[in-house]
Amino acid sequence: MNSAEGAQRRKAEEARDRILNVAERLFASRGFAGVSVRDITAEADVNLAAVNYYFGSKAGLLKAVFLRRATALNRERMAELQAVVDAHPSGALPLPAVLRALLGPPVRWQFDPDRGLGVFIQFLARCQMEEEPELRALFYEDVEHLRRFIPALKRALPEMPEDEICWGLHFALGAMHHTFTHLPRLGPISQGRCHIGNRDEVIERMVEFATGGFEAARARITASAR
Amino acid sequence: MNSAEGAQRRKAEEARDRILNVAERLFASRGFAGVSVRDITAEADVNLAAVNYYFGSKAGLLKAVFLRRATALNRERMAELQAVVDAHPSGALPLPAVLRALLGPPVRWQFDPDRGLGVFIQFLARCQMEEEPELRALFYEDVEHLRRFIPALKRALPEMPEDEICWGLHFALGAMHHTFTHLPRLGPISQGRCHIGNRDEVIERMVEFATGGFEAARARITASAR
DNA sequence: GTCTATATTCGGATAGAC
DNA sequence: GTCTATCCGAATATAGAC
Repeated sequence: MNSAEGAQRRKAEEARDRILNVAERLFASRGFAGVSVRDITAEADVNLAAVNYYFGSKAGLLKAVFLRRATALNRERMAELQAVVDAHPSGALPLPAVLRALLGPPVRWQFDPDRGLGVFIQFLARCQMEEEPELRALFYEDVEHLRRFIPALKRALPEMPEDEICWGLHFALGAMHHTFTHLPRLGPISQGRCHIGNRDEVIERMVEFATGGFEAARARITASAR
Repeated sequence: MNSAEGAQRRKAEEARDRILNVAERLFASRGFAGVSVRDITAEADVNLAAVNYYFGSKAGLLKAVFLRRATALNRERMAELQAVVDAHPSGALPLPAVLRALLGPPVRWQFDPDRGLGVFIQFLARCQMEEEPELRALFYEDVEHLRRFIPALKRALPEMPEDEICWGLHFALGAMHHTFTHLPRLGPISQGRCHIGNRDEVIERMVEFATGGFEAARARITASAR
């Protein structure tokens, strides 16, 4: 490769990445149908034809945006979860630690100022609602990695049957997703009293809320078993 | 009014309502941008021009769908909340009862088989994300009625500062909205173990989870104040 | 690889007949 | 009130020059 080719490739990669970044942000805030290829190419400062050149189609671009981040997020969650398991080779797992492995990575991404991960969770939350079959399949594969939290939650809450655990998992993810997709609403509701300034504080709030929710269900179950 | 006019008016009202019902359902599942006026008129079995005739524009139709239900839902929540307040004229309010007033009506609507209210909460959750200013204003007014829950929650949790209460309110609404917008995901995650068959059971699950979340925050606060 | 120009479809809205 | 026909802009996608 000579230096001209190198420069060309670097430029191409930059253009491709610019498209991905802009698309991620616009899809996150307006949804797939609410964004046109023209919106994306205009903001990314590339030619209209570039999206089709690099990604084949608008749907192809959406897939690329998803795939670029999904693996890394899942890996981060799994690594945290594994660390919790390793630290407690036997006996019960501490519930907050398990929930921190579930909720921590998305929140940290949301607040990441450097790596440009800040909108991916919003992107995810919006695109998981898309109903086009091809996209559904993509997002449903992603559900599999969430299922790996179930055994861990069972070890944290031995008394709880699996369906109860799944409900709690569902509610916890809901609180998290809602927080990011409806961030603008938090201001008016609290009239400016709630600030999402501190990353770790938000994580701890969510973990605390979800832990409390699980514990309430556990209390009911152990009480009725008595 | 003669009988011919009466028949005509009935027919017109039926057509108008058919449009509202179909639009509510389609907007709920695909979002505003994901549905065309043509989709709606085709499914409602009315002419393409009918939407503009009755509602002026596509955005006007969205507003109409929203306004048709919003007042009634807010009234239901407020009536339940007032009943809790009336039952406890002084002293602390029971937290689960307050949360039931917040979460119960939407869930009951979601499960309503008769009045056709079943998709409005999904519609709400999706449309609250729309960013067109005109629509934002509409949905933001709706936030005001949520703020009326804050004094009640303060009476249920006297130790908690208002920002903590707002976070909890936010998380609780998130768990509820997520449950309805992502219902199809609950199946795969739980591999069929979670059923949303029973209305009151779902309400109690949500109330329990949210109560636990608030109580966890309360416990932290009273502990640190000690 | 990049761009212009364009094919083609689809979208919202409306005019005007009935 | 209802319907047909149509306008016009916007959308995705592609062909072909450079």
